[in-house]
Amino acid sequence: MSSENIETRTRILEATVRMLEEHGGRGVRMGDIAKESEISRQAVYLHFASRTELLVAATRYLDEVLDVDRRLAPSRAATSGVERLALYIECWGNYIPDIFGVAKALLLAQDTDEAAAAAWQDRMLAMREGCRAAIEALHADGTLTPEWSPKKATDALWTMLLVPNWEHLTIKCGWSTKAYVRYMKTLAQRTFVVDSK
Amino acid sequence: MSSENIETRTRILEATVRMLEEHGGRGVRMGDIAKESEISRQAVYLHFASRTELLVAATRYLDEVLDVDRRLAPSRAATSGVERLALYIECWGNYIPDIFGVAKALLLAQDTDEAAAAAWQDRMLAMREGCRAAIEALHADGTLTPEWSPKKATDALWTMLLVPNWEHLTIKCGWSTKAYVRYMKTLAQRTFVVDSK
DNA sequence: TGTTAACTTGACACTGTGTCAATTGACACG
DNA sequence: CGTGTCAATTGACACAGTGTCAAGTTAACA
Repeated sequence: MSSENIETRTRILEATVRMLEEHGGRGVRMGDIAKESEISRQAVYLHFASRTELLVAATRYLDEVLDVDRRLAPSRAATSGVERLALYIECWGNYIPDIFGVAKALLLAQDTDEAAAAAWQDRMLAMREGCRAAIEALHADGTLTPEWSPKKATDALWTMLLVPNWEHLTIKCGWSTKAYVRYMKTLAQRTFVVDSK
Repeated sequence: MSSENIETRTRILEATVRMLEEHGGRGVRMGDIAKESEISRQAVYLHFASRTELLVAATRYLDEVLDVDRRLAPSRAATSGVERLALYIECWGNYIPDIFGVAKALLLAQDTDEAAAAAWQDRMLAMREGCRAAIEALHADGTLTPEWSPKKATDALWTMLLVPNWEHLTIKCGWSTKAYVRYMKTLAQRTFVVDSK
């Protein structure tokens, strides 16, 4: 194990991410994370003031490791609205499985913790921005279905792509990530794009 | 107040529904419900073994009061798949606001309580059945888009119509219930129905 | 040798759920 | 009139998990 020399803070973050992924974001307590990090429960509080703060830090840590910006590049480079939409859904759909554990934990923490709700809201607004850009690109191309205003279309796409829907389709309905991406693309195209017979 | 003579059990259920609606299903404790029912906290446990059991009973009570079957009748009487789909979305979309408080509380209880998860799952399976019937009707008419198998289409429609999505669109995005119904119909028709130019 | 920072240990406060036991008051039955 | 029973009350308590606090340990560094 190379974990001996890593800074404690990082070791906690890694343990957190690992355990949350393992348990689908449920039932992971501060004590469990401490044990996994091989320190005392109180030592965790020396680095993170609260469970929520730790979860938020874990999210940021994961974003860094997974290099979100690189993943989003193809979508941003798209030359048409239709392409941009498809690539955005592809990127996001392949990203969710990687962050699901931490996302779920943060999602659950929302119920009791104001700060967790704010942190998640923040992330989701960033995601909405991607949806808005895709819809805006369609709109600019003149390929956005006339029934939808850009604002309403953005809201609808945003909602469709929310993490709990991914969870429902993959975990409850048994879809593969590949199927999720494929069918979400179909749905979005048929719904928002003109002429996609 | 006519509440003096009503049976305690019913008084508890009414208080529960009232408080949950008022508070959007969050932060309502057994003690609060007891106070609202004008009895002691322990007396609530004389009628319901646990918070979850009370929530489930409140759901059933509400279903009875709201007469779900009557509401669903128009959809069941539809003569085409397209009509059935539209009427189902209409019925469901107008139903959610009435049950939201209780639904949300049950949804939140899922995280910690196995039984709550099962109860909610049950309700959602009933809802899925409505989705399946609508999609099946399209399929029978030959108007289901060829990209979708009936099973996949059912899963997708089911997911779209989940309560948290309604919450997101109305509460977070500020849509009215009318807009929700209208745009969900649009989305479903464009996605699942052939020839809906 | 002394200081400092990181960490440990153990105790405890807090919240909300659920349990338990003793008690009260009302009503009905013989 | 007494007795049983039923619904409800009161108050104490167990339990989990988070977060706090204080005192003590360890190791590096100067």
